[in-house]
Amino acid sequence: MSANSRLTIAAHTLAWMGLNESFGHPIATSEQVSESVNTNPVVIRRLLGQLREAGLVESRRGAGAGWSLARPLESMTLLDVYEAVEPGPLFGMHRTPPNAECPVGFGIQPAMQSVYDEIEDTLRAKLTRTTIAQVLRDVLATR
Amino acid sequence: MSANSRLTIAAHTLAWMGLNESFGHPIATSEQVSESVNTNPVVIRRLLGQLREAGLVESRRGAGAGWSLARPLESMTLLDVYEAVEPGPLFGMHRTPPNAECPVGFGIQPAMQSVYDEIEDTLRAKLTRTTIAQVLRDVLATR
DNA sequence: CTCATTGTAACCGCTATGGTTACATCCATT
DNA sequence: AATGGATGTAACCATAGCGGTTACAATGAG
Repeated sequence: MSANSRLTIAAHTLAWMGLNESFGHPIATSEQVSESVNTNPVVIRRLLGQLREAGLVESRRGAGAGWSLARPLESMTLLDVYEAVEPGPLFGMHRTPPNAECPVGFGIQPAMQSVYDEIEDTLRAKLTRTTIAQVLRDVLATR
Repeated sequence: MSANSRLTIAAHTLAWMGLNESFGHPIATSEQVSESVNTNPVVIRRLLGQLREAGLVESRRGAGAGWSLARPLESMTLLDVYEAVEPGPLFGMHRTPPNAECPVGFGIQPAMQSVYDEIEDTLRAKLTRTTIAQVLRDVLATR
């Protein structure tokens, strides 16, 4: 499917910010996060920008500024993060419309769409049940 | 996520073959299927090749030859098709390993993996519940 | 022998992804 | 007012996946 890593990196970032905050540091820089994620700061800033649009984090410019959580991690579900960073559907339809003269070509898209809709609904239900706070607890329990 | 259309096209192909079979034509050519799907025959052959590896269809070469269903559509679930054409996972991990010196970097992958595993399990459960026979019935009911 | 068909390699254009550089903009501090 | 650390964003790159296309060898029925 050519899966991307954005949900993983976003969860990593938010969990890191939560832990950092619990240490008394409510402000994080993209540089700091990028060191934990092991990537380029610009990648983190792009991603944090999407999270900001979704209202999950806030940012301030200038010296000593950076990023902070907009609400408690207990209230942030993986669905919130997923919707912030993954706009598209899970399964694609035909690139070019199928042959509508053929009964199968005519009816296949609505038939498959209803299957896909149901699957995405259950995916969302699953994602709703895990908060970033829970992810952070699982992360810290790994050691 | 950059979703592909393979599950859709494979379901379309199998449903078409089932309908064709019910008309007394157990053999389909990639050319015929490609006309309903509205694509190139080679695309269909590549896909049918994967379905053959999964034991869902059979093929014969030569003049007048082609592809046939290996078992009844009632016994073919969307999970069978999904596994035949979609090898990879739904969500990706970090491209390069995160910083294991950081508690979050150290624990994030197992934590996320268990979430992803659970999601894929429910996806599979959903896909198991729909057969291609049911898809074909839905398709024909659209008209 | 002929010819329809599979099987497969090779290549193309398009898009997504993530990494990188560069630089304008902002703003706290001095 | 100047400095410097940080965001915000554009631009470019390499890589990979996807689906379309051409080409052609291999097969096997008639």
